[in-house]
Amino acid sequence: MNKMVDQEQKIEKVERIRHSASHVMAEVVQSLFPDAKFGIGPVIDNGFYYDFDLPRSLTPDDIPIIESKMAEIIAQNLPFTSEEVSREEAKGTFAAQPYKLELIDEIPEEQMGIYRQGSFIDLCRGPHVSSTGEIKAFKLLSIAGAYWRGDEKRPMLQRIYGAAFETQGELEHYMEVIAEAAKRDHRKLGQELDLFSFHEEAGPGLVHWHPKGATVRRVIEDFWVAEHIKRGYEIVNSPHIAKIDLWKTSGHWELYRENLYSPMDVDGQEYIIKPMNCPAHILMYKTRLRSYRELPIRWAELGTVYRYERSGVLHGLTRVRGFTQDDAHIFCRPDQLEDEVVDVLEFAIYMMRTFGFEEYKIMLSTRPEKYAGTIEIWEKATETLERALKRVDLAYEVDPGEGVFYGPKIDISLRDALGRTWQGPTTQVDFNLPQRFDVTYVDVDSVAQPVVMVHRTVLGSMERFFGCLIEHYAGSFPAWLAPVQAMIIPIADRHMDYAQEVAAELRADGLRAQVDMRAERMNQKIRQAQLQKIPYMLIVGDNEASSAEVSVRLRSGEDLGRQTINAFREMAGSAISQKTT
RNA sequence: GCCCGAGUGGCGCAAUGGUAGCGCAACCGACCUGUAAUCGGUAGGCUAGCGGUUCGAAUCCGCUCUCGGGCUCCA
Repeated sequence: MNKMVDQEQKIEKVERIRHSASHVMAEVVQSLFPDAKFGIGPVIDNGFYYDFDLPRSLTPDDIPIIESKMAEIIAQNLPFTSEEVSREEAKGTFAAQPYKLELIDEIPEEQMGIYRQGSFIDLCRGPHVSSTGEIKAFKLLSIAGAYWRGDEKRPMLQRIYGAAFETQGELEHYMEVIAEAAKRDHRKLGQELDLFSFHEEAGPGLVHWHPKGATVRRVIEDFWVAEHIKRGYEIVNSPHIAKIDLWKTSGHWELYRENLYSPMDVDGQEYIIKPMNCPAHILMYKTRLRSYRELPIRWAELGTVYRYERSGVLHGLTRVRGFTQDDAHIFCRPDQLEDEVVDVLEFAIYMMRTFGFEEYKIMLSTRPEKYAGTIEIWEKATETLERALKRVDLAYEVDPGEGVFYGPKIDISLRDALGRTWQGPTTQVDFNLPQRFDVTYVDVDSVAQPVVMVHRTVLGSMERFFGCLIEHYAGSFPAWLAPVQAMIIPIADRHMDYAQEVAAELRADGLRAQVDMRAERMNQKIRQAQLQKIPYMLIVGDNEASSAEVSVRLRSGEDLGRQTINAFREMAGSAISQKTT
């Protein structure tokens, strides 16, 4: 209990420090640029930022200059003082600050807070530390453009990001986490481990899966298919292009236009590349009448879709223009919805646990301003989702108004090994498409009823999930996923034949085994296998060749010593089938 | 899309107006080695693309492409 109170006070303290650091930074910027216009300077995770409108662009060279001037102010230990002023007084004080004036106009109360330190005055509700000397550990990280109030129609300001903590040790720890994150960056590991590439010649945001990346993907996909079949799904496939009219019926042409690629002409008809798989599944559903007895129908597809994304938003595997959704559509009756959602949530969590994610954050997004269907139907579905969440006993938060126009949704984000969050599985109820396509089932009384449709993924997309997995495991995939599971390392050329025999035997067992045939020393081969993060290194020399054994080294550096090929097959086989290490 | 920054052999980097270098990888040869880099040699770049300034451009300027940090948006 006391610990919790301490924790809360600590959070408050560190937030004061961060907020104060942003004011000190603003003071420096003001001294450097007397004409600077100030935006906002809030506290964020691990630090702070401040937005400025400046006469010239900041460059990375400005960072150390601003940093050292901040240190001077901190050394002077200037007090932070606050006062309450009226709206009119505030307007007078900030007469030359258009962004502040805009903020003042939006404050509902007539009295507002002003904080000063040194020569800097800011509109601010506080709180701050009592004097600048309390800012013990900070570092400026980067500069970036940011629209005023996040609105791209408004001016672009210059933002400086900084980190700040209570102690130097915490700051250093944070900088280490950043460095560790850089080491795990899936874009870097993707190149080093020969997993995938992008090409200027092919176009941005288009992933090329190399053999090793494709192997990991195939293992995931095989597992995915098997798990779906276990849970009563059927696997389907649908084409990559369709006539534009299909997308007009679905509403995508009207409502999702900015993400669609231009139509192409095929025999005088316009076609577009699919941005989603749902219309295809609906067409298949509608090939005959469906009885209430055959619902729910669960159709899953690893469906590759293409969506136009603005050039500036592309990012490695996590934001691309062509990707494969691990999609499924559940067609069910209203009374089945809750059970179906429960099953989907349990399925999604099972998948996440299998891949080593133990922590998640679950968001329930409710009706946005623009929506299809009626308020009653939305409320009913939202309640159903909440009941399902309670049944699976998962903590969740409500994100009001963040649902898609066609229905409420549950998003699961994952916390990786470094504590960062990734968007993962999603479950969305859809009222729109069944209506637009007239998707029905024949009920007990032989009357056609609208079907309830659920879109869901349990991984998200193959690309994004793979990127997340790479960083989560830092490229050291557990044996069941590793593209090369065992590297056989002959000590001298005369051991090549035996190495090949071992490899053949392991491959016959389904193991992904290779021999390092290069004319290199054993140490070099071990180093390479180590850098490639291969789970098992099997060293073979005279001793092993004469006794049908292998010497097993793990990538942890641990030397397990000699064992028979059969003993190794058993050990590796069990680690792989249990999906451990 | 917008703001800022960057783009040099497969990869990592050097050369800031004066004939483009280094390491790793690759290739060839030698070595035959017991748990994270053996030695020697060879080859490879019209410096992302196009245009301009200059006697002379990797270097300065403009446009385009791609990448990175953000904003906005999303699987």
